Amino acid sequence: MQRFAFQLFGSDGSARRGAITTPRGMIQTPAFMPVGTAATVKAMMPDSVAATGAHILLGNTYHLMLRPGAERVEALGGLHRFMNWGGPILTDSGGYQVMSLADLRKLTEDGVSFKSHVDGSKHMLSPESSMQIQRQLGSDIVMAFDECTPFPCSEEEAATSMQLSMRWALRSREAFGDRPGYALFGIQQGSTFRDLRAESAEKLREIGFEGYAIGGLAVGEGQELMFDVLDFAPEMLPTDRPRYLMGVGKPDDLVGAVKRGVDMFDCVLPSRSGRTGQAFTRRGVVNIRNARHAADPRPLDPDCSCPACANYSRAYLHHVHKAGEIISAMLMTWHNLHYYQELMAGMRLAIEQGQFAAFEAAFHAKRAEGDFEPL
RNA sequence: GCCGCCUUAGCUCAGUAGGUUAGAGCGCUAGAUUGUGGAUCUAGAGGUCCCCCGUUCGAGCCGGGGAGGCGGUA
Repeated sequence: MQRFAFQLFGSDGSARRGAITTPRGMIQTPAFMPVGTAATVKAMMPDSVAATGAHILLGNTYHLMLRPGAERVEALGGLHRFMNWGGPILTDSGGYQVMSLADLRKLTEDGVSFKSHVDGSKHMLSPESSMQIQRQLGSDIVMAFDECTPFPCSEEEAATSMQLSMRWALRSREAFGDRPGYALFGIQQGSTFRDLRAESAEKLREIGFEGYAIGGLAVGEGQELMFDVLDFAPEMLPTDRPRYLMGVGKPDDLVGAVKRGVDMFDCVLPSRSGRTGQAFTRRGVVNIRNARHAADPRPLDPDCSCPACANYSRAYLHHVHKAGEIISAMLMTWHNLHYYQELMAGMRLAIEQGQFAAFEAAFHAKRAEGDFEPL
């Protein structure tokens, strides 16, 4: 069986070009993972997601354990077969969603008990149960169970939270065991504090993981502070393992984070924003619901080859969004995911060619032009 | 013809014994959204309170007349 492996092809400054090998396929890095929370990338067929250039999806432990249940997914052949996605899948551990979505949380050393946001039923997540659920789902890349430290918080609170996550990381490693072909990623915490990030990284390295995530960012601190942390956090993690910045981000976040040595990302923004009318383009954000697009025959992004840009006017996209038509979510999501994947492909090529600085300059220059003037 | 009810924001409607600057929901115009609730949140624009006359210090509210709508009835 093909083992899980990470190969680094080269670098340009701190930016890295590599590939992750899994039994279900390769993931070229830097990579963006579309989010498929409930066993679907909302508004997209799996073939369409693949057509945008995605190599891997993110699935979600919290949502799938509540509905339809990990046992059912397992009984139906695992998450890949269940949702008809043959490529690799990374699953979140559920820790983040428990804090952001569930009711009546109670956090103890053992784990987190909570009530489902779906039906109010009581549940428990611990490092051990999260590992079991992710195994039942059939996840290729399993995330350690952690607590995403809120922002802002004091250094004392950040330390306490980080140290709990590190104890949970060890328990996650022990519960996961050794599963050839599958990977377990540890998650660095420590908020914005350099010494805590270093302590967290050291503990994760002692435990040993197939990959390392940077957690607890993009939680309200702002891009400037996030970049400040990324100036030191990634290099604390092993060079020969993939580095995954969780939950990030906007296009300029991705460029700045790749520049600072991050290899993997996931974010709900391209898909969620697509459903709510916000498009990411080379010229910046376009809100298709704005009245200025109502009669505009031009494409969303003239430099984009996705179905929305190739076949439809802004006026049509505006109309179907305002009318609440399903095709609005389909086209806008497709465009956003396509743009994100082209952005990643562009960064990969730029790193290969040693041209990342030029790529970054061109990226910002195009955005500075701004969107078209209204007709 | 007669009787009753109704007329307040683009729409559907509240409205205090007559008392600063007349409200809501939806819609509209914008903004937010970062390990996803097709969710949610924030802000803004928008009114000849059907018209005229009167009573009153003061009328969306009370009185008279008129216009329009809905229902009943001969």
